[in-house]
Amino acid sequence: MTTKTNSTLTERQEQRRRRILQVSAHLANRGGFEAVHMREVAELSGVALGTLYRYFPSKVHLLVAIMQEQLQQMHERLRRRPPDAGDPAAAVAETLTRAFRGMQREPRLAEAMVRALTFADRSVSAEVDTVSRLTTAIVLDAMGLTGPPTAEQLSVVRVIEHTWHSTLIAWLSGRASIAQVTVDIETVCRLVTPSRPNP
Amino acid sequence: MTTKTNSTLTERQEQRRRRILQVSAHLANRGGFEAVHMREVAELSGVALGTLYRYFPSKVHLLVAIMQEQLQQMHERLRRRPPDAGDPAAAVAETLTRAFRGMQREPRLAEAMVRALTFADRSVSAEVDTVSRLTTAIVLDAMGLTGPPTAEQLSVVRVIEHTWHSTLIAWLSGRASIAQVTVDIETVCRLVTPSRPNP
DNA sequence: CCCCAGGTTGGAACACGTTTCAGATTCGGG
DNA sequence: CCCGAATCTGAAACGTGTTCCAACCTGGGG
Repeated sequence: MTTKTNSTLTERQEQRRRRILQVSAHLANRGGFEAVHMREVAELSGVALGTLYRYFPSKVHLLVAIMQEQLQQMHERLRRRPPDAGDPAAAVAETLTRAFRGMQREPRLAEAMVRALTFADRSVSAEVDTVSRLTTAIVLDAMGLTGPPTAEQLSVVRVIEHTWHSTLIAWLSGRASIAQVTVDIETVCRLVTPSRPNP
Repeated sequence: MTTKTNSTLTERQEQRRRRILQVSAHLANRGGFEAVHMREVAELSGVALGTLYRYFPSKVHLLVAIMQEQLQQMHERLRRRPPDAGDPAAAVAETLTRAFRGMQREPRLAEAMVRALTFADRSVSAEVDTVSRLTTAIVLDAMGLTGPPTAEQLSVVRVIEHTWHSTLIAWLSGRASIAQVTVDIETVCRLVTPSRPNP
């Protein structure tokens, strides 16, 4: 046996994958999480249902993969044009606020991705972890760290991420206003300023 | 017609409701969110499926109602025996850590409730709001506020709540350790200490 | 050129949340 | 005790995510 069980996808496979993601994002964009029907995704992607499930073992996997893509694009965008704020806290806040504005443009897509992310169970933990690492990288970038982050800083970033996801959920399900989201982001970002009075 | 369309439940109805919640909590406790099957809940509660849906319009409603109950109990418990920490931040942290220990005792039930809470869509927003208010009340209590909270304080409490839910999700789906959860709770609780150096 | 391992297809089937409905039961006022 | 309205029951049926499978296709090794 030669390299047949290769993790590299053939050209057609790569195209299939891309088409699936594209179609799914389109459906998510109109109608959100519940409007993404696996049968419809398969059909519009020109792929059998079984094949769809071979590429993405569940609807949640699929939507998390979309979020992964979006985050990668955003990461690049931010690298190209980083926030210009002065202190790290403001920079992180501006980064997240910018991301939030992006979501306001496509709220249903955002809802689909975030719902999938927080609804994901153990079987998706690897993919969710990837998303988490990407988000962490973005925030750390915004903080303009020099050298590896401390444990304290990692915890702070995690807290920021938690707040980010959860406040988005509240906003997307109509329980929080845009203003509230913005304020909460700024509030939590204050944590990055290491101004704790050590008694 | 006299007051028949009354929001007061009759005795039997109250019992039914209680029975349903009890059975659901039991099922959630073994197996978590996905192990709560509406048909089984109905059967074990001695109630027709249609009736179950009259009491709780969806599985998410049902599980959120359970969380509501648990929070009420916890609130009373905390009133009876408040945390003894010195400063507000430590008190909030201890309160949440105590709640976390409770969840470690019944992780699957916790998973069911928290998953339902974060997966809830607009149709459950009223109930989720109630849960949110309860949580807010608990945290504000722990802070030992004198007088009504400021907008700033409310935002802080919201951020704490966000972190609380989201870190729980991460723990329950195996992506965060107990230590991480604890550290993150303490980190976010530091926000309640208004020690920001105003430059 | 042939062959085979693995991928793809079409479609049926299953699981579970949710809806629906006609008939039986319960409730509270008269 | 009787009545009408609301509620409950039992069961079927629907929608959608997920699984399964037999037949077909593809791509690379011999």
